[in-house]
Amino acid sequence: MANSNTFALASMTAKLRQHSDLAAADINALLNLPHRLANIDQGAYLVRDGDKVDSCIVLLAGYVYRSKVAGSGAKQILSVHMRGDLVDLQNSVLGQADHSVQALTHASVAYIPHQEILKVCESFPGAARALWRDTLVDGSIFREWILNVGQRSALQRISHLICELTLRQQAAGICHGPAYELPLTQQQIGEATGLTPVHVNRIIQRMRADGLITITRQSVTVVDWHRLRTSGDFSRAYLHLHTPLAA
Amino acid sequence: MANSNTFALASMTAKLRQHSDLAAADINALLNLPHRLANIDQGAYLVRDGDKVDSCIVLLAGYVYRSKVAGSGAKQILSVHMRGDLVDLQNSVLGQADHSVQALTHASVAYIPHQEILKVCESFPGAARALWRDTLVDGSIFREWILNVGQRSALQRISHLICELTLRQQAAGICHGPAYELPLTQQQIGEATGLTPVHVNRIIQRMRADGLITITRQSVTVVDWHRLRTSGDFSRAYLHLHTPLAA
DNA sequence: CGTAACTTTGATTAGTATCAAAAATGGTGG
DNA sequence: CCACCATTTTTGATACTAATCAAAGTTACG
Repeated sequence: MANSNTFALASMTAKLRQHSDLAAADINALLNLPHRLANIDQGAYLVRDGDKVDSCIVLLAGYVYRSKVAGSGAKQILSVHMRGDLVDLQNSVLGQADHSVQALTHASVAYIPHQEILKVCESFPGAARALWRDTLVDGSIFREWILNVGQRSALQRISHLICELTLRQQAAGICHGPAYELPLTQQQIGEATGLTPVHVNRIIQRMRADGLITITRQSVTVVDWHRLRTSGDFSRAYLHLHTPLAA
Repeated sequence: MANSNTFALASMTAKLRQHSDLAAADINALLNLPHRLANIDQGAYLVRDGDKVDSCIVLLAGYVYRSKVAGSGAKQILSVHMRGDLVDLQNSVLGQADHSVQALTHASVAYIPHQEILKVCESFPGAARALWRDTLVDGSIFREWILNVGQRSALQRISHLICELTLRQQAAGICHGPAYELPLTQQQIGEATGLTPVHVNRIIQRMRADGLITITRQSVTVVDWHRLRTSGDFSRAYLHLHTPLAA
């Protein structure tokens, strides 16, 4: 549990600063949170639904996703996470996981004991506030996803998903241009949008033909951001980003 | 902003104790939060998507719901709230509302300034922890709703919604038996589950015929809880209730 | 180079939406 | 108390989106 690297958590503080103002002391306290580093294989579970959890996960590299499984066996992806994201405050504070966390790619993470986070929160209200805001933004994204799967057409759902991921990658400084790594299979895009993989495939072909995006197993290029945004009924307010971006 | 009634917020602390342990001092601090009481007409907006918000709402009587509207005009209900619920920590902490809050029935609410909540959180870590847990449980319910609209059939979605509301009403002590007030039109049930009102009507008729529930404009009776639970693929873990209940 | 995973295509079906209108319900004013 | 109006529920007919089933290509990887 030694702090092998003081800067390991830098991407987390950068992320928090997307939506919260942090004083130097707050940042320092967060950067010095004790943590344990780990490498995770692609596809491996970091948390399983129902697990007792007492530490939360900061994603340092790679991609992970959260999901729940219905009684029928159908899997629903709830969120996709990238470098800097605090993935599991929920499960760790509530003690019992109500969903699973799984590695989308090979990933590198830091485990921070829940107790240590509470300690920092008591001494650094600014940090506490930022963490709270982070969970609230998380909630805002969930609400938008309910709207997405509940009310939008297949084309809108997929476009919306890609818009969100594009913007979040840009805000996280992972990419700047219109092309970026997106390691989602069409099956997984379907699990995130409530569609079957066959149907996702057909919609994606239409999106390519319409000149909205180019997409492969590993990456996306947004060909026409403005039309993609329209096609996905996308509006960035729900991401609560301070950062002014192209969109 | 005087404390006209020290016990106005009692239903809120009762709700928090469903999922968090609170010391007497914490409870006291929460009960004494300054607030302003108001009566809200049925259908009126308490918050509109995009509003600047600086106080949060505690629901003292009646029902309210949160919703978002897609570009097409389709409305998605995100959650339904009952007596004791802290409805709007999200919007007030983030400052800008990312969804609307609307009265389902005539309702009575208390507005608590966000600043006052932060003050209590600084002095009473137990209270802070309970409020944080409350927003986390809120998030857990959103995740379940994503699964519900994303992966379940129409029958499962409606059954699941009714199971959730039944259990939450029982936990809040609003009802004890299988019958309770449920002031949702079929239109609104559709907006909560991502279905059209016509289809909701047909499914509800099937549910009645199958002996799962009886339901009118104003109330529901759960005729066969066990089969309703099965039919809705319902499992209560995501509500994170301490209270042991019939279910 | 062989194999598993993923994408693509085709044919068919199922579930839900849409459109339209009739019945029932509930509240309101005369 | 009744007639009227708006809202909600119910019914019917039809269209369409997306699911399902099956299999052939394609890609990536050991």
